[in-house]
Amino acid sequence: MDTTEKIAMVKRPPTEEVLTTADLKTFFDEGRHIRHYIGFEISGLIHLGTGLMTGAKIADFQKAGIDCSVFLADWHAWINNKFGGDMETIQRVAVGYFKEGLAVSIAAMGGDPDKVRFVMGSELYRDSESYWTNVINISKNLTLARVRKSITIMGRQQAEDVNFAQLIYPPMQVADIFEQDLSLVHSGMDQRKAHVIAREVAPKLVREKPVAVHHRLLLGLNQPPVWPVEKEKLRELWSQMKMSKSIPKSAVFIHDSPEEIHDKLKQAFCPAQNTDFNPVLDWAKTILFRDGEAEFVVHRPKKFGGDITLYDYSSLETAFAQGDLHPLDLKTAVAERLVDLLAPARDHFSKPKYAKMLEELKEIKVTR
RNA sequence: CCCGACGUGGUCUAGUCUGGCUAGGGCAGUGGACUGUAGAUCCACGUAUCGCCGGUUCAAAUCCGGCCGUCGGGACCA
Repeated sequence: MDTTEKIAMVKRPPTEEVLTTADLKTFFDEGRHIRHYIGFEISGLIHLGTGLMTGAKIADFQKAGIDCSVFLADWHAWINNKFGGDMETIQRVAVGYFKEGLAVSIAAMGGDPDKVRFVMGSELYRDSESYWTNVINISKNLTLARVRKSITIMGRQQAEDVNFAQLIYPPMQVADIFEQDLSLVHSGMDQRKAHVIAREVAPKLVREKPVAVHHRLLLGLNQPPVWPVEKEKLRELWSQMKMSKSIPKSAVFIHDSPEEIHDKLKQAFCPAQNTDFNPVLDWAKTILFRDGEAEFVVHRPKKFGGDITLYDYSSLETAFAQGDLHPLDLKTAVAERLVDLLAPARDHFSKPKYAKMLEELKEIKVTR
């Protein structure tokens, strides 16, 4: 695979942006060993936005010869009060449910989880003086205002009251990157503030800027809080429109049963003929038509036109916009495809050992 | 440490001064009706140790005392 093809692989949907393509090209041209990471707070159930979007990109990165890793951010989860701020629970879930869930998600999207390094935050920090030196050096190059603005990476509103530990979180996230000598940092668009800080601060600490790749966020299935969506305020609104595990009906989880998947999609917000911010259409585009093309079969009763098959996203969108495809038929078809796609995750978590992990997790009180 | 404001269902909040019907409302949520989906609309419904402890009283969210917490201000600054 040549540089052009590798870059195309990195940029393949659902990638939303690469900071910057020029830097990435340099890495490939120099034939460098590229160390990647994507980090997660350990919290509740893994939904499609976490599992499938991550899996899709890791699969692509591996094809481009990139060395991938998943960072299990136990300290960050602790700071951000996940699982009631109970570190023991966080760490148990991290090496249990969370690691399993991500591995099976990566596999479901065509990646090889056995070649992904899983790194625990606490292991990285243990006995590492350089880590905390990095935290301080990074902090010395940030203002309080800048850190406060970046607080949205924790899923917190900027105005929301935060405790002092939470202000240490963003510099730590940047230090995670430096400590592991990463050259390609990856996340959803919601984490871009941290990566932009990493890129800005890196030269000041005489380090190379890491390339940042951000994939798009999946819409939640619920109606956006502001409808119709004001496009001028899109940046701020995204955090309220994205899939959220704390709004159960906005999300499908990787191990949901076929019945749950169908039920959640049936209840999804899906205004007829409307193609903007329509979550069902968004999921079809982002998950099922990744490259714009797929074989998408819509089963429907004869009185509504009978079965049809669509082969690219634009014709799907056109059919929906013109009212040739009813929302309910679209929902059912998307649900059917998701049921198939998630089969490996569902099967994995039906095995007694992993089913138990999932059950235990559901019983633990999840705090936001 | 001192002064002040505040602490009511998931959330925002009315009620506290002038104690007293089943603590009211908005939003969110749930169920139903209507649409071949959802939403919108209409109908119905649930949920509160009124921050904690004690006191006064026939009766306390309401009055009194103490404590805890949040926010703001002040003091301390050899």
